[in-house]
Amino acid sequence: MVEKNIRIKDIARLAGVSVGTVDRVLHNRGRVSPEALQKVTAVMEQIDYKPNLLARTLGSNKNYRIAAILPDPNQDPYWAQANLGITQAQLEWAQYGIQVELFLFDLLDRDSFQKTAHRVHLARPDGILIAPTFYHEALPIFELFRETDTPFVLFNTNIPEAKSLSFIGQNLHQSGRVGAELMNLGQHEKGTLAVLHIDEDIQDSVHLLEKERGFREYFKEKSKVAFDIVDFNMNPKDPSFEDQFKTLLDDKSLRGLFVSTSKGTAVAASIVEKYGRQDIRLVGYDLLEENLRYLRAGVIDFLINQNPKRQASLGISHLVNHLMFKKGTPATDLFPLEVITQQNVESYLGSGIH
Amino acid sequence: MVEKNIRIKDIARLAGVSVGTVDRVLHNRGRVSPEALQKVTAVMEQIDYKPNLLARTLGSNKNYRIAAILPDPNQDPYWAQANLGITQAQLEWAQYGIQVELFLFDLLDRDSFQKTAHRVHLARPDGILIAPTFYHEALPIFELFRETDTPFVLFNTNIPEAKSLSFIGQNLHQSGRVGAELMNLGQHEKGTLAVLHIDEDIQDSVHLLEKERGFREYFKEKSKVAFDIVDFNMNPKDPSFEDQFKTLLDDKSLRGLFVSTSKGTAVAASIVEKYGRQDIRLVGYDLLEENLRYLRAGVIDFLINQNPKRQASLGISHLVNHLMFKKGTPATDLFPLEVITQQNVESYLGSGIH
DNA sequence: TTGAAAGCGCTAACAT
DNA sequence: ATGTTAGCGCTTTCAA
Repeated sequence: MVEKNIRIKDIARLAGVSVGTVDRVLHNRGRVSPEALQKVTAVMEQIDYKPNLLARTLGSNKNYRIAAILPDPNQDPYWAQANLGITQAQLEWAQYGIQVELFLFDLLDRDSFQKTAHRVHLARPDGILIAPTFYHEALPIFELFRETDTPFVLFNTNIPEAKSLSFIGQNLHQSGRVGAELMNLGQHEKGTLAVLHIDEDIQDSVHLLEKERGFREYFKEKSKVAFDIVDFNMNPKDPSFEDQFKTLLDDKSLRGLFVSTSKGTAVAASIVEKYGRQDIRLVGYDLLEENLRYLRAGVIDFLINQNPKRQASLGISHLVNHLMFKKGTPATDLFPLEVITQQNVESYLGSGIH
Repeated sequence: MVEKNIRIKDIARLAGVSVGTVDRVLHNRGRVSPEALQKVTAVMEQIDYKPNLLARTLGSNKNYRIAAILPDPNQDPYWAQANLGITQAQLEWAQYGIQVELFLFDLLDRDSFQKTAHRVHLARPDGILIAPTFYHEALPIFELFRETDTPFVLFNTNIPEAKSLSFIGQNLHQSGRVGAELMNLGQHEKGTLAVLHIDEDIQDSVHLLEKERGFREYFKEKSKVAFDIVDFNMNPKDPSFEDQFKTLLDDKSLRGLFVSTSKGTAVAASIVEKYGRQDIRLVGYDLLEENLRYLRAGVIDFLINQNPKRQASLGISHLVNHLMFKKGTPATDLFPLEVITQQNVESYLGSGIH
């Protein structure tokens, strides 16, 4: 009736060898004769052995150190959320002997990124979670990690050439398309749509452009109304920033704003509110405290949730699965492009995943 | 540096008693002298003991049987998805000695619900996951479960009086509000909106009415355009069903349809397509195969995802946490009200959670 | 009422 | 190359 799970001991008995030998075969640790190997594999093919991961973890009794490399949470609420995910993972795994160490770099300083990564390399962790926001600086870093055979997981920004253990994040091109769809919905008068990249350092932001491409592609393909799509790179620290923005808002044909960054979304909302242009549609990113306020007030119409917190905590989980449970992890874990509105936002905040 | 986790053995040493005694205190199994109790609790207050759940589970070496009660998956694709969640949970937990048994009842037959629940009661499982779709019949069943002290978890339909271990599902009233919001978005001409309850047995569907209430409430509060909101209970098996529907679609002032069930969404979409009224907005429920086709084709505009699969698998997880890991579970686990569109649907399907 | 000890399934060190 | 064995932290039985 209740078929007991097969244990290593059972395999050993069936194959006529000892548990030690079975274990060596299972993890190909070598030092096993061809005959023994053959006998064990023969048995393994017959039965469906599923190791008890609890016992495996308990038995191996190892401690792992995982390094998490990300921008300073104090510089940006987006990264503050990612940091929360790390903290959560820290707590979750601490009791199983997993130690998560945080390595922060300056969001605006590529040099600091490099230095931090080097520090991590010297610390020789067993696994690495990294947000590789600087493309060019990241490539040689990956080389370094590979030299020491340290598994690393990318999150937030994908760099396929990295050959990382896995990537966790979203499809940015599609994200732009979702933004466009939300922008387009129910628009019936032609006019201007603006894509705003509001960031203090736009230089290397290929990922923002990826969103813009998706956004434009959607309108090329789908929209029945002829929109004029313009884009701006804006630096909120720039003294002329608000004037620039005001000029944009003065255009009576302006129908909507698509802001590609989470922090930028709040900035844009504040100005839109200030100049009373709440009739235009505002689509932006992420459940930052400030964004929530504007969403509830009706200034922001839609937020696309990138879920940095879950990205980070799942990144750690993937590393744990790999290191501790010796479980396979998916090469890419693409998160759903969650659409947040005034009416469903509370259900997201309350759902515990966030 | 790396502070080791505190173990029972450590507590025992600090309190000057044996591990057996500590264990008895921890799980108040009794048979411990006031002095011993006092010594142990004193230590416990000083330190932050977090039991190693892996070891706990491995050590206790128990097998648990969990019964899952839900409507026959063959009758409705929605329940087929819930069933997938059960299957997934079965596989996930099998290796840890958790056995999940399926008990199906006829979706349209309250008697069958009762009989099935009684069978479960006689089988004396260690835990129960149940979709209590029939309110009145469910109440005495809960009484039965409570008699044998069997923990049970509700999913899909909430019955607060049940005093269940927990409920997993969505806030239906808010779900209706989300539906209304999506319906309202960008509508600029006044007209008629129809709420459709398409079901073979509407009698007991308080939960559908809850959605309708939310829907109406939203429009009362928010909408600037004056809409006429009408509602219909329709049975697709009824010979006059299509005619009724056609009459509805012939109304040129019809602006949108809000369908409260997942299966009904596909039915409605097929008729809307057939009579070429794709200009009206269609908001429905769930990522059923058929619904996906209509969403991709642009007939359905929005789907609200109830995620039956994850509801079911999480329900099992909660029971496992309770029985095996002795972990607390949240009294209610309200899922986010996910908004699915043509542009983000693939990201949901690919994300592995679904 | 208490403590000692065996055992859960697996790992890894240690003889052989 | 192979088998034996002592743990991992916790539960649970059993003798005292």
